[in-house]
Amino acid sequence: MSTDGRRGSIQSVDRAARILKVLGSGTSRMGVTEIGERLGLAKGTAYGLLRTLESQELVEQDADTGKYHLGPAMLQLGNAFLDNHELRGRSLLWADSLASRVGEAVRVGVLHGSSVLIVHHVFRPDNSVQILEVGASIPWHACALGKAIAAYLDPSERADLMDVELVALTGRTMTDRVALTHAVDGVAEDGIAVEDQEAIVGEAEIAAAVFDHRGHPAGAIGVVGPVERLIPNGGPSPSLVAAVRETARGLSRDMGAGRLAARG
Amino acid sequence: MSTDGRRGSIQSVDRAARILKVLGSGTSRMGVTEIGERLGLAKGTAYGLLRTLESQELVEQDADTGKYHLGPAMLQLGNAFLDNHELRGRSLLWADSLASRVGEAVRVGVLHGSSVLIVHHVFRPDNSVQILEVGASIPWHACALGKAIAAYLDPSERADLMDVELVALTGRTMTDRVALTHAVDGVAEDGIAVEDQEAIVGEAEIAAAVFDHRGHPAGAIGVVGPVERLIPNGGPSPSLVAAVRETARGLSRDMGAGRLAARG
DNA sequence: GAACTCTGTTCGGCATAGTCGAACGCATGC
DNA sequence: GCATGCGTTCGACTATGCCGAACAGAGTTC
Repeated sequence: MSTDGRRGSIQSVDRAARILKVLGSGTSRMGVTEIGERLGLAKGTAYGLLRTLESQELVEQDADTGKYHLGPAMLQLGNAFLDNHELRGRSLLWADSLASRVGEAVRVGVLHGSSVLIVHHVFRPDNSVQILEVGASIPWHACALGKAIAAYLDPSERADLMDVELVALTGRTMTDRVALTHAVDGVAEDGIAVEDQEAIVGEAEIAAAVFDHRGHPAGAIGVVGPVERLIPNGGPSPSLVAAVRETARGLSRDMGAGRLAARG
Repeated sequence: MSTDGRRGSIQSVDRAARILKVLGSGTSRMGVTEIGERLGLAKGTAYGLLRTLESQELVEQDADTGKYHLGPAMLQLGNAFLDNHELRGRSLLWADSLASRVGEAVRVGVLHGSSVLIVHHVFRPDNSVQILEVGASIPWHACALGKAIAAYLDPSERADLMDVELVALTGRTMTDRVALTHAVDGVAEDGIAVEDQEAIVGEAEIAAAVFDHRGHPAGAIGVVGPVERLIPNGGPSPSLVAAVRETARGLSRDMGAGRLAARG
């Protein structure tokens, strides 16, 4: 047996999943040969896997070029994930009311690998054009949602997060592990995470963790918008902080969290 | 080899894909036993497949109940599908301009199985609350998008569509195969499909097919909104019809379609 | 236009990798 | 405290999926 995958994983299924992820990461379509090479598979093997995925419409083949890309069933399943997602479902009303209370966009995210996956997004309540971010991934260290979640993880899980490469998205992204650890520790103290132009220049975020009934962080909810409104005088706007904190607390209660949640 | 799946399909991968779809279709989470029964698998087999999918975060297991549901990687892949989707990418600008021209919501969809999968959705340009429909599936016979696409399919593909059970979503849904065939034939003549409260009471849709560079229907684009505005006097509003027709034509040209597209 | 080099695809033989079914530990409910 | 359901583990058998080499095209290049 080869060394990849975890103990007891079914080889062919594991490989099929890897193919899907490779097809999802690469921005354009890929051929059998390229996929095989990238995963260390014989061409014939990769072909068989692709054919199977294609018959399920998880993957589609370009009629002319013969190259492959993700299929429509993938979108349907992604949508089904959202429909069944407990945090998302419970956050719909809370996010709406937070957005209209503060007049800014609201995002809800969960940890996925070393990134935060946006599972809900409410537009800023004005008429500006905004792009929907549901489904997008943001490196955990470059957003307030990520730091809010990281602050309440088990030490081992947190160590895993610290081990990843801390890519810089802007000049202000925190790439120093010591400084980042300090920042996360600070979040654990007052329950609020702040991000100041660490992902996009000119944009800031204020977020707080949401807990499930076991007291574990199920995700986070936060407000995003222009720095000058979120962090007016060098520090986060107190009214926004209060609104985010109250919303996160209410949402946690909805999720079944007791009063044990580690923040005041 | 067992009888399920297509010739040459890899058994375990095929079964894994089926598990994902079962988890996606059922509204709530499911256990190993239930999944095994529904697919005719031994419990141990289903368990192995689930463990593998879990290690890839395609499925998640509830910490307390032990039941399974779709995982976050699914959402990420669904989003990746959208990013790579040619029709969606090219339709973004066209859909925006159509929406602001007619003042109604716009949808873009592709055929997936016997349903239309919404790949893009522009809200009606007013301040009302609207839910995003990207990722949703609508039975092809109950929406204008579906009829628009069906009109230009190969006879065999169209026959497949006609073979499915024509479920009634409202009292006006077309469930009679003869009438539906007539309606689709009519679409092929003037290039415009109309749906009048066949999916949701009070809502109507006007749509036209979009063609790729081979002249095949790649999908459809259409306007949705209240019947009284879309179909004011028993027939579809001429100005809306013109706007939809022009948009679909322009979008088809973007996709590389020649002037051969079968409609005037 | 022929040789060359890429594709994606097919095929058969070998042994590995996956399936099955029975048994386990643990809840929950009578 | 028995009974029944769950998710999980394990080992044996053999069906199953893997590999590598050969195939058929489409573009290139000289």
